Amino acid sequence: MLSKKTKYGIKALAYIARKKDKKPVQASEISESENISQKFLESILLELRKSGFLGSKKGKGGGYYLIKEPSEIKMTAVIRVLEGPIAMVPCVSLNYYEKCDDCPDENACSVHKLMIQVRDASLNVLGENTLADIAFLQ
Amino acid sequence: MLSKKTKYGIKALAYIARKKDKKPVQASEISESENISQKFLESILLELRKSGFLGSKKGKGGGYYLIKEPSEIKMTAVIRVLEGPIAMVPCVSLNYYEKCDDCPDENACSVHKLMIQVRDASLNVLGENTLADIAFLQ
DNA sequence: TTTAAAACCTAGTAAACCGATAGGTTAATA
DNA sequence: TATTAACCTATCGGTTTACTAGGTTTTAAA
Repeated sequence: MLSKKTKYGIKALAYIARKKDKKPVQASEISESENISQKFLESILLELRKSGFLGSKKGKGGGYYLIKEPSEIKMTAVIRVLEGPIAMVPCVSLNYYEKCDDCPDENACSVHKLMIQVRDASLNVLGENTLADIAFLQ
Repeated sequence: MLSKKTKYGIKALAYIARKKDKKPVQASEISESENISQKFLESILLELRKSGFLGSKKGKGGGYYLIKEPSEIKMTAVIRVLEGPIAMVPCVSLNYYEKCDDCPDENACSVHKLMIQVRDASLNVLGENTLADIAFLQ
């Protein structure tokens, strides 16, 4: 299950991407428009800034803006930062690999092989979709 | 992320499927062989019995056995029973649908559309794989 | 007929995680 | 100088997870 944090983060990015002018967008505006608790959203936007997706400007007229073009932002990258691994099991994760303590041999594990397939299928979808694709839908 | 419960459940089913003879398999045997806490495993096997995947026999020489052929058991069914929804967001779940309280219009939601694609990709993999496919791997 | 084995049942629990909320501080603009 | 908006730290109630404890019931073998 996707956490609300990730869901809100994606929605916020899409909202910012949809703005034509390059002026910074305030957290309060996104919060109202997307029905997200402002304080919670603030912490998410901060995280997106620290991980290099957003830039920010303080003070009056400040806000957040995209650093890269929406078409340059893959959804895999966004989800990995906000949610963590895309894989359903740490032992098949490319970026957050962890060994299972119950499995002596991964290659002999029935779950392992299945979850690799699921991972690749998800990775395929999320890697093909950019922020531009999902922000300007239809 | 897949819960340990689901992971253990799948491993247990695969273990039972691999047994050639139709004799019941004890929880203790699976527990030892697959390095799963026995008491925890017991509760999982019980759930799998109640949901129609396994049958059981009490007393000496008892244990659990598959009710259907491994090739008849789709992994979608197993995961839905043990884990719940396969979708990453309730609003795109086929079997566990729930409306998001922040979304006035699902069709206008950027997350929604993306997650439908992810769901379908996962569903495809998990629907094509049966217990037979994963139990007798390679 | 006793004994052991194994499923079955109920309850509880420590730790982690989630989705916030509170209450500020800092920096920039008008 | 006042206001605005990002930034920071801390906390917190609720839920879920992964077990564990301690039994009861049923069955087969001795």
